[in-house]
Parts: sequence; structure tokens; C-alpha cells
Amino acid sequence: MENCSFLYAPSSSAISAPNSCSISTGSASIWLATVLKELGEFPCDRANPDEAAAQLHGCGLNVLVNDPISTSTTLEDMVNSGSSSSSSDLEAPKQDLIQGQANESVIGEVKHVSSFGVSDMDSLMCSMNDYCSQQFGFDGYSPVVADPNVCGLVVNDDDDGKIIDEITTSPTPKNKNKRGRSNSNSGGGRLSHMEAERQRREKLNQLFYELRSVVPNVSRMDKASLLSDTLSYINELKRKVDKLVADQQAKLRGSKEPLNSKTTTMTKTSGESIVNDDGNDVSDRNSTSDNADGGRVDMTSMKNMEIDVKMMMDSHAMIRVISEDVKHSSAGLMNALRELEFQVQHASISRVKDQMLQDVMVRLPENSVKTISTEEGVKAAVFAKLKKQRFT
Amino acid sequence: MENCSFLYAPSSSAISAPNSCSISTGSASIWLATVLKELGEFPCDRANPDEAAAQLHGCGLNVLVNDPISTSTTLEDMVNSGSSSSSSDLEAPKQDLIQGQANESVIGEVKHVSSFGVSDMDSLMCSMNDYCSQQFGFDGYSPVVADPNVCGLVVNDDDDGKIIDEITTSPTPKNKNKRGRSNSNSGGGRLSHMEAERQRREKLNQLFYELRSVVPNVSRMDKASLLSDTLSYINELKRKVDKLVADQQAKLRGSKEPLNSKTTTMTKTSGESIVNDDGNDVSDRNSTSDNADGGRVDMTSMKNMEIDVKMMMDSHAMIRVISEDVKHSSAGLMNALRELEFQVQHASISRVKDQMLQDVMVRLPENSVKTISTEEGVKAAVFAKLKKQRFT
DNA sequence: AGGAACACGTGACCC
DNA sequence: TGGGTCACGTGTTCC
Repeated sequence: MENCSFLYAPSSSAISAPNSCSISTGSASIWLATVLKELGEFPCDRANPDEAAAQLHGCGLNVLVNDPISTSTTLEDMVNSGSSSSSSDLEAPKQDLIQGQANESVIGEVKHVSSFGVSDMDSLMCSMNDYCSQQFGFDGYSPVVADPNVCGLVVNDDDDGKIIDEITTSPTPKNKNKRGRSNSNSGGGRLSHMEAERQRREKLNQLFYELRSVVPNVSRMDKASLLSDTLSYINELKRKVDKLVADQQAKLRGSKEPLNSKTTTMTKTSGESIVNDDGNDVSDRNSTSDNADGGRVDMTSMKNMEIDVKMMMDSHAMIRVISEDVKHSSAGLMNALRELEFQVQHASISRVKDQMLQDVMVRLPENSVKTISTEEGVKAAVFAKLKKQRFT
Repeated sequence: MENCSFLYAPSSSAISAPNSCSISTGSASIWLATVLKELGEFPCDRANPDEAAAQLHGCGLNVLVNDPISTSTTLEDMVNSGSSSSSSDLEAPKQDLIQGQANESVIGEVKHVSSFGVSDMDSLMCSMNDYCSQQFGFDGYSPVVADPNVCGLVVNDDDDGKIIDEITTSPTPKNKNKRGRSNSNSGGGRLSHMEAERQRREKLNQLFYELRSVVPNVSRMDKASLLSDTLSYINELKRKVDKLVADQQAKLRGSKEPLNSKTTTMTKTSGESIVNDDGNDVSDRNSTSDNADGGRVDMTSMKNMEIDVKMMMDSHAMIRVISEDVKHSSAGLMNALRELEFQVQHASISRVKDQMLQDVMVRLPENSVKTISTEEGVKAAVFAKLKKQRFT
């Protein structure tokens, strides 16, 4: 697969012709994952294209875009055509893809990304749509509401120029590699009901994907974790805003009050970065959440907890944990740091009612510096340890 | 409904006895909505108790709490008992409830909230659990993980003291006023599968409710709108944070040169610098200087360790430990305090080379106040715990 | 009556 | 294996 072109096919009816290569605009990631999987036995998470799409979503996704090709063929034809270069290119990075966002930037040889200059799925979608508008003069992608218009992504092999066809996830699904019961449409009038429900699901999933692209540090790929992380992220943002506003007002009220230092000097905790608007590091945001202790960092179990990490001088990290003091959280944190062999250089722990604020400066051991040297990595590692302790 | 008491019924099995008034802890809102609906034809959105729960969630929820009543009856009995006051009280605010958060704070006449002093469901749950612990001596609500234990909310009419029964949303649903297909359990081994899926759905919905309570101005009550609003809300918060940070940076730059400590790879929020500009303000001035010597005892069994204790205000103690940092002594100290159930109010931990200075202000539990109220007693207790840990 | 929204049971899949 | 997650088609209710 060295060429991958993108065309637009508006469809006013919900059901498109069976031979049209189209999917609903909101699901390009779904479709892409499907293609990748079917092309090279792409081992997405639980072999579900939607899941894979979620993993692709927000990754440094590389897609090659070209002018549309008019020839047509089926996916089976393409796979069976034996153009080994295409399949081998996609088979290579299996491991990288299995980990989802863990290892970014290498998704086979598909390149030529920079024509869009984006690295996350939303930007990709928008850019695709822009590309559509420019090339064909209409707007196809609504980021919020699933549009009835459909977009097609056509992949053609460099050699024979064949394109994929009959990938119609939304209309008339072939129930191939899909979960759910088989397509036994016995009734007559409830076909539209089926379609409506399907679109509703698709819309919801689309929103989930977008949420995933906005929320950093999503521990796992399942919806519950996503929602839970969204909750804590919102709380974190809220608190950050409150604090910043308070600081600003304090500073504005009287600059003669220098000793709010305890809180005011910490103005900007970070470790968050994110901000995929600029489309930079969204890719590695949960890069280490799995390697911390073999994975399974379940954010749902730790609601009302925030961890901020700030790396300092390569081998040191400033860790801030705000949480409820359930079960003596300071002991929990210190145990976590001990297990990670983080050497405590300094710590300040304060309680306000049942909220605990813990600031710890640690020195990372040499081996950890190599493995989890990023702020996100430290954060994920601490979080994993904390979570494990919660159950012991 | 003028009395509404709250009792706890732990249940190890997922399926509780049919006559036990219990629901899974995470679903008190669901349950409450069910009760409200069944009581007075409470017109929740699309007559779905779950939807109503979502509406209740985040509202100024008023619940009256009292001592549990031991008599028992069914919901039907309660409704049919004709205590018109209860139903009329609940029928009144129909419109208010339909609008969800649009008009909060008025949910019928159920009052006596302030005994908990909370206004959101999570706090309510926590407080309910606290209430449980106080009244019955066990901890039933884990705010972190959905506990298999179940909590019951018992509503009794003032007159005859009847309680609601057989409301088991999670286990063995009666498919009453519920959507979905009827309960045709044909298969044998896939009953657990059903239950698992049901719990998954419940968990997801619970997260949706919580999300609804965090995101303001949710336009409509359906999930898609919620997610969409969540997205825009997050973006709004992000923008706000960015702006505030930018302002602060500008202001700070005007006064002084920011000493960028690290500023890792982040782009947009790269204005970090921060992290204790003036260094270790954390050193927590004066907090330890004023305490008199409580008898500095050098524990010979522990190499180079000193423990100082200063009692303060009867129930508080200031503990100072100076030791080598063999095996992460801060974790050791925190574990010791946890075992003693000393609640950490504040702690300051500093390392100088391999020496650790740990100052901790703790609150002694009531029983400890009686037994080891002296400084020597606290010191001995801490030392004993530390010593035990050292050898384990 | 018909669209919209939801919960449900189920088949499929992964670890 | 079995627990966990997902998509699917369906039944149901509300507007």
C-alpha cells in the first residue's frame, strides 16, 4: 500500500449502493482500522475495528493521500492479488500497533502524512474534509453531529492501482468480522429502526473518539475508563482554573502579600501538555500507562485523584498528588514511591478537611530514568502503584 | 414520605435475596429515582428511572435521614397505604424535575439535607457511608471501586413505618417499566454473561451520571448531547487555563526573570517554569521550631534514629523523626502512622545526604488519646511500629 | 405513526 | 477457561 487516495461520495439516502465505497464521515478511523486489519491481519485490540480505530485515534497517524483513482475492485481482490509489498508493509509493525498509542509514529511504511500536517485523528478527519471541499467543492464532515453524508477512503496499490470496495460499515453491514448477532432481518418495517439505532451507536462512538482525543492520559481503551478519566480531567482543569483565578486575584488585590508562597508559587503544575490543537504530543500521552506494572491501570478505581509530575534535571521528578485521604493516602503514596525505588528528597503533605495535598520531590533510580523518563511515564507508574495498593 | 432512613446490608453475592432492599452502591440515584417515580408517578424523562437518576444527579438533592426502622413491607404496600402526604409531596415538582439541572434545589418536600451538608450525589453517597460507619460500625461505600456490597435506602412513612422492598435494580430485574426485551433466559451457562453485561451497562451509566453532575449546562438529557457538551466544556476549560497561564506568565515576566527549571518538550504550555521559584518554600517555616523538646530519646536498637514528640491540643501530636534513609524511611514512617491510625494533618520531609528529617503533625484517634496520650507514649508507639517494620 | 432514545440479551472476540 | 468488552438487533417508551 503505497498509494492511498481519498475521495468523497455524497449519499443522500441512508443506505448506499452496495458497490459504493463509502462510510459515514465520522468513522474514517473505524474504516481505516478495518482496512489495516483486513489487509495484513492487523492485530487490533480484541480484533475489533472500532477498538482499533480508538487506538488509532489520537496516534501519530500516517496516511498517504493522493488523487482518487477511478478503477475499482474488492478488498478480497486486493488482498489476494498478491502484491506482497503492500501486505508486508503493514504486517511489519504488528507489535507497535498492538500497543496502540504506546509506540507512535511507526505504522508501517505509509507515509506522506505531511500533506496534511496533522498527527491526531480529529485533525486528520478535518483535514480530509478540507481536502474534500477543496477537491470537490462541498463540505462533508461535521465534527459534532454525525452527518448523513458519507466519505470514502480509497486505497490503491501502486502497481495495479486497485482500490478497495464494498467496505460499507454503516449501511448494509455484511456482519463480517463484526460482533453482534447475525443479520436476520425477518421483520419488514423495522429495518429503518435498525438503521437508526446503528447511526445512533455510531454517533455515540464518534463522540467517544473525540473525547479520547481531548482527554489526556486515558489509562485504558475501554469506554468506562475513558469516561472516568474524563471526569478526573475535568475536575483537574476546574481546580486549575480556580487556583489560577485565585492567584490572579490575590496578586491583583495586594502585591504587598508575598507569603502565599505555599500555594501561589506552585502556580503551574503540569505534566499535562496535551493540547492537541497544535497536534504535537498527543501520541505519547498514554505511552507508558501500560508498561508501569504490566498494564491494567484502571482509572475508574481512583476517582477524585490527581497526579501531576514535573521532571527536573533529568533524574528528578516533582510529584503532586491531590486525593481524598481514604485509608491514609500518605502511606500509600510513600509505599508506591518505595516500590518504584524513587528516593524521596523532599516532601510536603498537607490536609485540608479530607483532601490531601502531597508534594514530593524524588530522585529516579538509574533504570527508571531509562524506562520511564517522561513526565507521563512517571505519572502512570505512580498511578499504577497507587492503584495496586488500593486493593491490598 | 417524611422519614427516610438509610441502612446497610452487605451482600457478598451478586444476587441478593429477593426480599432484601438493596441495590449496588453505585446506583443509589437510580434507585432513588425509581422510588420517586413509583411513589408518585414521578414523570422522569421517558419514564425511565435511570434517566430520572441522571436528572437527580447533580441537583440539590434533598434526602432525609433517620434511624433505620426494622419493619418491612413492599413498595406496593407503601403506595397503596394511602398516605397521601407522601405521594403528593412528590408529585408537586414535576416540571422542575423534568428540566433536570435547569431548575435545581426543589425536589419535593424531602428535606433535612443539611445533616449531611452536601449537594451532589457523590458527596451524598460518601456521607451516607460515613453515616453508615458511624451508626453501624463498618465501612460500606468505597468511593473508588464499585463495591459488590450493596447499600439500601429505606423509606418509611411517618405513620406506620413501612419500608420499601424488593427494589433490586441490579440483580434479577423485574423488567418493569424498563425498556428492552423481556427476560427470556433460555440458555443455561450464559446467565453470568448476562449479569456481567448488565453490570457493565450499569457502570457506564453511573459514569454518565457523574459526568452529568460535573459538566454544567448540559443542553439535553441524552447521552450524545452530554458527550458533546463535555467536549466543548473541556475545550473551554483548556482555553481558560491557557489564558490564565499566559496572563500570569506575562505578569511574572514583567517583574522578574523566570528561571525555567526544565520546560520539557511541551509546546503550548511551555511557559511552565514555576516549580518553586524561590526554591524550597516547602521547608515549612516555623512549624517545627516552636515545639519544645518532648524528651529526645535515642533509640539504640535503631541505628541513628531520633524521635521527638510534642503533644498539641490534646488530640494532636507533632512527631519528628531523624534517621538514615535506609529502605525508604518515609514509607516506613507513614506505614507506622497508618497502623496506629494517626491521621496525618501535615508532613514535611527533607533529605540531607542520607539523613532524613521527617516532621509530621498527626491527629490521634479517640481510643489512642485515652491510651497513649503522653508524649512518651506516642513516641514509644511510633518507635515500636517503626521497629517492627524495619524487620519485615 | 414515526422518529428518537434507551436498556436488554446475545454472539463474538480478546486476554 | 472465564471474565471483560463491544456491536448488534430488538422491544419498548416517549414525544
